Amino acid sequence: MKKRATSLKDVASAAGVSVTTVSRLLNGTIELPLETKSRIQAAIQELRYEPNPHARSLSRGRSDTIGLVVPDIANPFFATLVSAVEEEADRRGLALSLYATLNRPGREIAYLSALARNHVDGLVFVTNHPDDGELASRINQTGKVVVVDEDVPDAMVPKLFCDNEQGGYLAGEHLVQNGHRSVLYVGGPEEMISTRRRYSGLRRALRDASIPMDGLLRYEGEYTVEFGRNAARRFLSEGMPATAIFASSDEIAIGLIEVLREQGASIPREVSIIGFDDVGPLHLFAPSLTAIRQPVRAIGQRALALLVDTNWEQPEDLLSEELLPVEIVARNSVAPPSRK
Amino acid sequence: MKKRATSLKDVASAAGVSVTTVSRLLNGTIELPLETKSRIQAAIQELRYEPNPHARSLSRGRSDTIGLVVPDIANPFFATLVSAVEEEADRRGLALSLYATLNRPGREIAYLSALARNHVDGLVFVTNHPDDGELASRINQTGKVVVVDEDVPDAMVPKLFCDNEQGGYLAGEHLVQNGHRSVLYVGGPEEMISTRRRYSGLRRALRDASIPMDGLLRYEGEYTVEFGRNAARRFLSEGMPATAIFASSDEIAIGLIEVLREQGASIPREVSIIGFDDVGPLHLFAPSLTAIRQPVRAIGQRALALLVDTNWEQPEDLLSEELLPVEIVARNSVAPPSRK
DNA sequence: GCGGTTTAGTAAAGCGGTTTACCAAGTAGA
DNA sequence: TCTACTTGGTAAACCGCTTTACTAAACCGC
Repeated sequence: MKKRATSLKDVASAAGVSVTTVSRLLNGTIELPLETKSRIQAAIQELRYEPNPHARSLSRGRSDTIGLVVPDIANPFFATLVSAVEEEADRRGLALSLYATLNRPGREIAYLSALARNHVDGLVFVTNHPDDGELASRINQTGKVVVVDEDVPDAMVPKLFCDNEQGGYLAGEHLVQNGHRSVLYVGGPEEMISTRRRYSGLRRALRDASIPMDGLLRYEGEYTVEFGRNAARRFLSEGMPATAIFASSDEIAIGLIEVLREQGASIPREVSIIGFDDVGPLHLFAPSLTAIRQPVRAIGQRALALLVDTNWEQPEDLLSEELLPVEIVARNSVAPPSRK
Repeated sequence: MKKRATSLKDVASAAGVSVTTVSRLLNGTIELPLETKSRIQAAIQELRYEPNPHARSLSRGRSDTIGLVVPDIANPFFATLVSAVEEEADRRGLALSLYATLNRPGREIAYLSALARNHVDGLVFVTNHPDDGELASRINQTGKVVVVDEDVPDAMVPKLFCDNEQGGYLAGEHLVQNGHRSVLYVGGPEEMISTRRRYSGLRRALRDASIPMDGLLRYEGEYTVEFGRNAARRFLSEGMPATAIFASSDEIAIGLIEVLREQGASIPREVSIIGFDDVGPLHLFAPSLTAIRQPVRAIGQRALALLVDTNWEQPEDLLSEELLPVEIVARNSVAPPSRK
């Protein structure tokens, strides 16, 4: 007794015209006399007709849906990014399919092959771990993909990042201006371009200030709260070998602060901290957290624009790499060092 | 020169069998001799065949995709919810389509009509504003929908909330135990069931402690940071008429704290604060924020289970309302009042 | 060596749209 | 009045897959 949804055919016969006519009216590819038109519209109303999107997609060969692959939606950075992409997609009349990879590497590839060629018209791809080349090759086979936030080397598609190097530089500069001459960089996996560039920006700032390179330390790990905690423990157990820490993500900063506070290390008196990303209520932290701010919403918006506006036939368009500017938001977690 | 994706037909002719055979092999509805089977599989490999999901959905009448409608993904509470739903969906082999309504009421209805009957197999629906009845009636027409987190009155579908009343009670109890006898409730829109229940839980706690009801104040507004700020300004301009504030969401609490700090009102010395939701790094706030914790991930998981496991033919199953337990996370934003 | 069953498939009808090609009737111009 | 064009449509193929109904051939027991 389950009623099938009403189809074009039902509408057509109710209005006494052919399905072609209804379809074309709906798609605006025909002009009809008012009388016919309103008869059809009445039938649509009456039957509560809604077109079947699958039939439509099949027929047209596109779905007006784009896919978004992110590591983890619960992470505020990605959440904001998702939100921006969704908003922009909606503005352009596109739907959004969401996929979280949750650090299970196989899933990224599964999404690419299962989806990209058919299901969605394009893919915004955000990864957060190193690629052995497999991902890149899949992306290259797949077609309309833009790589965002973190690089997939060798993927020959448009790429969009924030200016990581500049972010590192701004952080370094700010620390130098506050009189720091020894800083610890706590970053993500070395293979990741984001962490490399942030580090190298930081290094450039220190070098510009003629600070000897042995004043620059580095812990390498993951972009997680947990790694931040571990880094803090290591930092403490090594006797606080720097007066400032540049954390390569808010998550890392949060982990650091947690443990540092817990262990009674005072921020910023004993150690200054700068975070990276600046999403979430960092301004309410104790102390409020100075951070490099990524233009997250702009990234999301631009990612969608790239996907839609890129000319995918034009090989040189596919090699673009765009950097969006970052800024520093100075709060109270950085102060001049009180110890050497 | 654009190559069409390879279809079943291509595979079939490459393997020298009919499309039926390939289709049935893929769906496991046929047993084939090893020789034929591997011939087909070789062809699939060779041609990099990927089934077209739209054709499949059209043909089968379902899409193995569920829809999730939330007000705003950038909000950490919803972000976490989305994440939990996505994870559970994936576990069950379902894809997820995401829709953010961004407080534009028409969009909710658009999603319902455009999607629910066809595009997705079911909908997890989260609203955050009052309904004039339209939404409810649409939901009732639509079919497989579960309403989560905030009620849509008159919608006759399974519903899933956290135990808001109990949350209010726990907050009240905690404040009473700390010696407060005047508390301000800052909540969302009065029409929303969540805010009403939280308030009524709070009132019950005060009544249980024999506190006169004129010790209970209430500001009513929205679940936003901005409303939190306004509430704080009003609270200050009214001369801090309570020794504790129960904020009905983290967002509201954040707005409150921002302004209170800015204006030099010390928390918790001059005024204690309790939040609601407890997502995000509230433990790093100054002071760390005491809050009622919603089991957000459990809600997301359970929502999907409800959607999938409900027997939609069984009218009484559709009227279920399930409450998930909340807990209080005591931190440092509540202290005994220092003034009357 | 004949009926019955199993094996190994196939043809064709959908699913619900879009789109191409075409056509009949009316109308305007020459 | 004849031709040509516009108006107002329609029939049918097609998108790629699933599924139902069916069959040809091999096997099997007697």
